Amino acid sequence: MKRTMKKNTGLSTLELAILSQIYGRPASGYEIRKLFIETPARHFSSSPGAIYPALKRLENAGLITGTVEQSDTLRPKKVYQLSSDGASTMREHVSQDVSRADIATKLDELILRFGLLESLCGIEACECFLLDFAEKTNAYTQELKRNLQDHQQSQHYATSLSSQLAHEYGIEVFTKTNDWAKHALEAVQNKLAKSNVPQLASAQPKTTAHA
Amino acid sequence: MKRTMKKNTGLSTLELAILSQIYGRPASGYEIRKLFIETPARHFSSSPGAIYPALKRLENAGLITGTVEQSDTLRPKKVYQLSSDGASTMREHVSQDVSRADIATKLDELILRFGLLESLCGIEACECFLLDFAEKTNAYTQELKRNLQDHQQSQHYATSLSSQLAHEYGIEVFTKTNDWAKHALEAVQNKLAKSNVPQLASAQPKTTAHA
DNA sequence: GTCCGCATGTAAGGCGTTACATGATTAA
DNA sequence: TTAATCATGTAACGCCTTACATGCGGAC
Repeated sequence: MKRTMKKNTGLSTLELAILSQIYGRPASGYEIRKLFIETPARHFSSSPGAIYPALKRLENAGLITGTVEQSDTLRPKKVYQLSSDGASTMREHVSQDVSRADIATKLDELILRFGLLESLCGIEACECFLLDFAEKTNAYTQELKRNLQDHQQSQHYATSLSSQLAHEYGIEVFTKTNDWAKHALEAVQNKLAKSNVPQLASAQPKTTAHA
Repeated sequence: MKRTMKKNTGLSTLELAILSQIYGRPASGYEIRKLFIETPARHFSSSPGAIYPALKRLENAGLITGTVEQSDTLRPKKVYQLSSDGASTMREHVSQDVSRADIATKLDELILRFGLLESLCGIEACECFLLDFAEKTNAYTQELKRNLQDHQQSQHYATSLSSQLAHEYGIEVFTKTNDWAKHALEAVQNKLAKSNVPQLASAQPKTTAHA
């Protein structure tokens, strides 16, 4: 009760990223930094001033546990791994609803969440996520298109070519995102179908089922 | 010399966004907020705790000037417009080189910059930007693809479908970004070509020029 | 023996977030 | 007259940024 005073599941993007790196593969702060420098995860901050405090916060919150390795040698390193508490907090965080606000401003984080969803919550959760995600990205894309048209019509002075192209870029990315979601949904449903009817392949015709 | 101690052209993303809204269209803090709530610029923070301090910083730095309107009435509002200093700072900021780091982590800001480039620096600057941008997005896309392959091969334990799809998403977005850049480059070069040979169409053969 | 990579941190400062505060005007 | 909108702010806090600090181990 003295400190922390955590909100709901308030994980910062960096904290989520750290947890996702640690998930299944314990690592030290330094190793995480390297991942955030050398891999596509470079998207996140690799500065020690961000990572070490974040690790400490996560440890204080009980989401990860650090164990010192090679404490006998002169170069010890602290390896962190996810606690069971951490895993369930992640599950909670990752399976939040897809909000319109997140679509508009935190697409990256949503994708990061989706990447973890299967291992944390199972493939069914992925289907739910994608159904929701596809619907909302589509709606947002339409909104952007409408907006562009309105903008062009109402504008008395001509918009520059470059600003128009920039605007189009936004629409194209969301369109692409929606395409991806539909494709991903197919892939997920495929996998679901296979795992649901594995051995009963030709034995149990569906039409007769329980009618 | 007393305060500010500005760095090079250190404009935060929010500050750039504010300047770009004010550019050519003076506005009050409240109006800017509305734009950041209701238009695609919602991407940026609309909280008064972010915008009003940012406006103050920009005014202190001399990049914008605020004039109080309707000071006689009981509901005055302070309308800001770009100063000439502000315009040249923006020009500087917007025409920075496209760095690999920005490609990887600040795509949005690069696109925002591009949107302003033509009105601030002319269409030639847009061509330079896009040449650079297309090359670097292409290189980065290749890097991501290689990375995905390495990842898949080295992985002894199977990656989940969802994490694989998430990874693919990243690649697809960058591929799309690169496509957009190529298309935008064409559009820009088209416009350049047209503006370079307008009236001298068949009249002035270039070969004879000043030799 | 010097430089680079490993490994972990701290300190100051900046900026955005959330939440609160204030008061006028207009529409119900 | 109550609520919503206009309009501008402040305060506390959190987290990231930049920069600095420290010290071991291996390679050349």
